[in-house]
Amino acid sequence: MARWEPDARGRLETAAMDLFRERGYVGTTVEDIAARAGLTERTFFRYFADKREVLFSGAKELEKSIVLGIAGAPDAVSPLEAVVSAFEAAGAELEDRRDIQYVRARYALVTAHAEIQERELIKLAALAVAVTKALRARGVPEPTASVAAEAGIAVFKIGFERWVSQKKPRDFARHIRAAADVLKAVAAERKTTTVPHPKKKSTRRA
Amino acid sequence: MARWEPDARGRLETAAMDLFRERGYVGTTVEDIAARAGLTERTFFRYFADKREVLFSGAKELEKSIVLGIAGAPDAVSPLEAVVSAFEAAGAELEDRRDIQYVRARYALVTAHAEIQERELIKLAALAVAVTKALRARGVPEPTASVAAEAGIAVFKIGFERWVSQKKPRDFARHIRAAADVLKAVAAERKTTTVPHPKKKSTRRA
DNA sequence: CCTCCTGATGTCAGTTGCTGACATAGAGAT
DNA sequence: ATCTCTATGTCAGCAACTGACATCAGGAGG
Repeated sequence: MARWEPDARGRLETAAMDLFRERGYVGTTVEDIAARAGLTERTFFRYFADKREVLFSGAKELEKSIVLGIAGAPDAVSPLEAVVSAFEAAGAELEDRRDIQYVRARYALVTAHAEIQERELIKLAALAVAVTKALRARGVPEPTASVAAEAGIAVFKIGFERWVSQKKPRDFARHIRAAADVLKAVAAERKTTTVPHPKKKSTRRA
Repeated sequence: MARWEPDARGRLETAAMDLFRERGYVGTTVEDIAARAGLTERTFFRYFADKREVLFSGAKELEKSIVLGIAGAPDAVSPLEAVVSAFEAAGAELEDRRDIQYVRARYALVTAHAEIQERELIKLAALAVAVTKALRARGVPEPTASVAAEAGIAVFKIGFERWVSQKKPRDFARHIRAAADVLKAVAAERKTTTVPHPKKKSTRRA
């Protein structure tokens, strides 16, 4: 017989999300969360570095999945393609495993509270570092690896936003792919699509 | 005769930087900063939303400069080119106005402390939003505007990092341009290739 | 069976970031 | 002379977070 109820971490996570939905993020204290999970505030901080961190349990898995996806891409695939493909796969995974209502609620929290968004952004930055390392392991040199990683993150951000903002989110991979195509177009074009007669010389900014 | 010493905000900013250098970020309390500036903690929080914010006085100006740069770019210039050019110009401005020692010390703080880095990242995200709006004002449609903005930010991040990591930082604009070129290569290529490191004589010159 | 040790949890006191409410006082306006 | 305005001070208080130490069921080894 276990001495304590199992899965304290998981209990804290669900208690937190439930309370955030009921009373909002600011209206919920860490003590509240711990109490609902049948624990104390001190124990909460043994599992999570701070109040926000309780919302980011999936970050580690996501990173692993993406790093594996990049490592497993065929050799002939370009860096950006490898990154985008890994994001597609990881996104589809998330789409299957997570309840869309949960993803929506969490996304609402992130957009509504700057402090949570800050944490989200630093997680993405850490993901960029991991992606860079995965690319370097494929033999991609710097600064190509960093640029491909950051560009990939940008694609992921925009793809995710547009996916989650749909009435009925689906086809995560399609949104990623679409954002990647836009990136390619944006990086390729030298001028605006409608350019009848070049009047000014394109004096490069000095 | 002024009732109070002038420029309370500026005094708080310099007091903060000085103390961060002397005792480190965590070793400095807001009360310390206020005391050195001849003020009280409460007054500090009237000027800055929180302790970190005292390090981000330049963000507003940077954003303005970049938005103006984008708005002022010739019509024929592509979205990404407009963004990159604006970053080049703003970077050169910063290079002129700010002491390199200050930039270095601040950069060290950002990289050393996750909480400060979080703030930096959310400022960049806000900048991306502003850039997106500036592009939309040029008639660039979504999602092209968002993608160009995020890609531009990525270029700026990497360009800045490489610039500030030099023994003697100079030619900010060249680093931005180099990162942008890498991005174009990365977005264009179908297979792995090696992109040469930015050298003095880069690909383009005006 | 006894003992010791381990590890998850609790208790408690303390610091710091940050906020709301209210007070103060000099400079300028009427 | 009084009035107002506004930057600042004072004070009380909450919530996030930390360090130090206590507890106690259960497993390991004798």
